Amino acid sequence: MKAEARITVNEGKYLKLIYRKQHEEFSRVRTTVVAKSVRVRPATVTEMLQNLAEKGLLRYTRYRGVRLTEKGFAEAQKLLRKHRILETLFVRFLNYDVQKACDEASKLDHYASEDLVNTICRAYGHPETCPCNKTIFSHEGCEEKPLGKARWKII
Amino acid sequence: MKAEARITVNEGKYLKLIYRKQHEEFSRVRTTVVAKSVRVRPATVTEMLQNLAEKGLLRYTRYRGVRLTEKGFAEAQKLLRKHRILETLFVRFLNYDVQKACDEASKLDHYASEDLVNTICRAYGHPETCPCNKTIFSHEGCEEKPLGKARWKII
DNA sequence: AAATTTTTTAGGTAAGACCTAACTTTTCCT
DNA sequence: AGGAAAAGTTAGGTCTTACCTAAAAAATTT
Repeated sequence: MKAEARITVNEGKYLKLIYRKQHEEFSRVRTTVVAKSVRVRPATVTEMLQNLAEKGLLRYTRYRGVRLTEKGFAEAQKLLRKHRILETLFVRFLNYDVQKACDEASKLDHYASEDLVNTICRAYGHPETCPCNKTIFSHEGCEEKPLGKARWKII
Repeated sequence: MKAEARITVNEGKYLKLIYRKQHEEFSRVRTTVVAKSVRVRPATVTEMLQNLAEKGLLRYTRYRGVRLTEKGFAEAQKLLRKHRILETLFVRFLNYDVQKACDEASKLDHYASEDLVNTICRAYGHPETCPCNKTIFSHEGCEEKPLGKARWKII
């Protein structure tokens, strides 16, 4: 468990995937399946799982599977929250369709600051689900607070 | 000149910097100055300039300086356009102050698709300058087109 | 023209993401 | 149960990006 250190985009990609599979689809996270979905060889997935384990983001038992730790769970939720709030923005503000919104959000979520995401979240009154109906986790420090003027203004 | 190939975030950072210095501040692009502003050793800057030259984004004469090619010029404008439109969104929609908007835009501009940026551009009626008054270059394919419903709706 | 400053070259390092081939476990069938 | 097939892992690479230091070479200053 290599202590803190920032998470890379790629690590984030795996965390989101694992979270969805495990906590939203209640299915087992299989190396081969992940490999297919990330378009990478199984060996690469194994490597990444070990790496995530070293960083304390999940527990990994070889041949048996994987389970997010508190920290990994939190990190995944943080990312998915960003992702889903961005989706919300793109659909509501720009009229993007769900698929496009999701694609775009995938490109940006990792890089968007929490502050940005929280501000958007507030602007939309703390939505509970994203445009595709997945839940948007709530987050401390994202309540109250003044809103952007856009709220009262016809753009 | 190594043909196409995608530009990395970092390459983009240099292009934006060079563009601003050369075409907006009309000052010479000096290795040492760039090094300071990017917080890197001069040798690293030289290396990057050579690299950008190989990719055909600028012409580089050692000890003498650098000049963007058509391609590099276009690339820089593309990025700055993204940057400035994102700033516009953050200031107008979220009420961000200019500095914060700029910081956030810096993190995202490289990753935002042109489509996204154009859609935002349209939503704000093709603004000509960003919140800090720098010009937002216009872009083919970013005119007309239907707008997001946000335009007619009080959010 | 010397001294100083700036820039470049040469020769590294390190992290991230990948891969193939061979090996080990687990799972599935008969 | 027991062996074949499938799934997962290890070992030992490669490649790209982005850095760095020290020494050498040009350009500037004085």
